[in-house]
Amino acid sequence: MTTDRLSTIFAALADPTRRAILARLAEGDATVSELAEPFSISLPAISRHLKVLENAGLISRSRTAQWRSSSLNPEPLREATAWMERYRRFWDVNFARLDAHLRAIQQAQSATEQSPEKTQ
Amino acid sequence: MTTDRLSTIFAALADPTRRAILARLAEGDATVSELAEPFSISLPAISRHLKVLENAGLISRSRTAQWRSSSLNPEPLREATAWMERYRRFWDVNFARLDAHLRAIQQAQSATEQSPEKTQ
DNA sequence: TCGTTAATTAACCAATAGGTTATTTATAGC
DNA sequence: GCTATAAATAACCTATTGGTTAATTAACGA
Repeated sequence: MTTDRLSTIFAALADPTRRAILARLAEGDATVSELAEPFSISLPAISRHLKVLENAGLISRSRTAQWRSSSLNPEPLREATAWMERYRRFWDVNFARLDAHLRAIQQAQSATEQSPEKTQ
Repeated sequence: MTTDRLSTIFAALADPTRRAILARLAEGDATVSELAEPFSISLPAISRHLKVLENAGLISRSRTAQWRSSSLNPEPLREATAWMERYRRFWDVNFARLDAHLRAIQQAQSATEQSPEKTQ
């Protein structure tokens, strides 16, 4: 896997166990054992899943006594969503209609102005 | 990688080359060579990236003569976005406000009705 | 300080991913 | 039928992933 941020985020999401962990954390912080409880895999495996999520910025962790608490960090999800939004016009009818409207406006502008902004 | 659909989609998106290919296809269909042009990797490598995208349902392909044309298939992106939407309230202030409002309404309902629907 | 609990790290393994070059398949054009 | 072009497949290599068990670290509690 390459090292760019978005790839790291999507890769972290590409595992059902990790998505389940995020779903659990959406209901509140939890310790490693609490997070491991629903799964039939070993604790070290969970520990590494958490490291992947932390590495992607999707969770942050704190320690109190011998417990490590994880909490959800939504920022990367916002980023990933932002990337996908660029494609919304392809599936969202309402967005497509708005998009067509905006395009029409922009085209009307390019007829009168020079070098319109390039959108990425 | 596990075989579930969402994991396959996210895994397909977890590569910058494949995301660039999708971005290119958003501007219109293209052949394999056309898609390969901006990259410094071999054609077989591109061919396999396309197979990953096709397998995730993100593109569909057709053949005319010796050319294989790929076209963007937005449905999986809609699915992935739908999954992320569940977390929108964690980063989107406006959504959080709406969410709080809906919760308040639902709570008011549960006070008068029996066994309210469980939302997932 | 000793035993218990929580979690991580180490060492290992099999499967997958992502790249390469060489070869094969399919079609077009003459 | 031969040659050129487009693309896929085969065979191979290395690094990464996701799992395991065993060992280590850290903190508590009596």
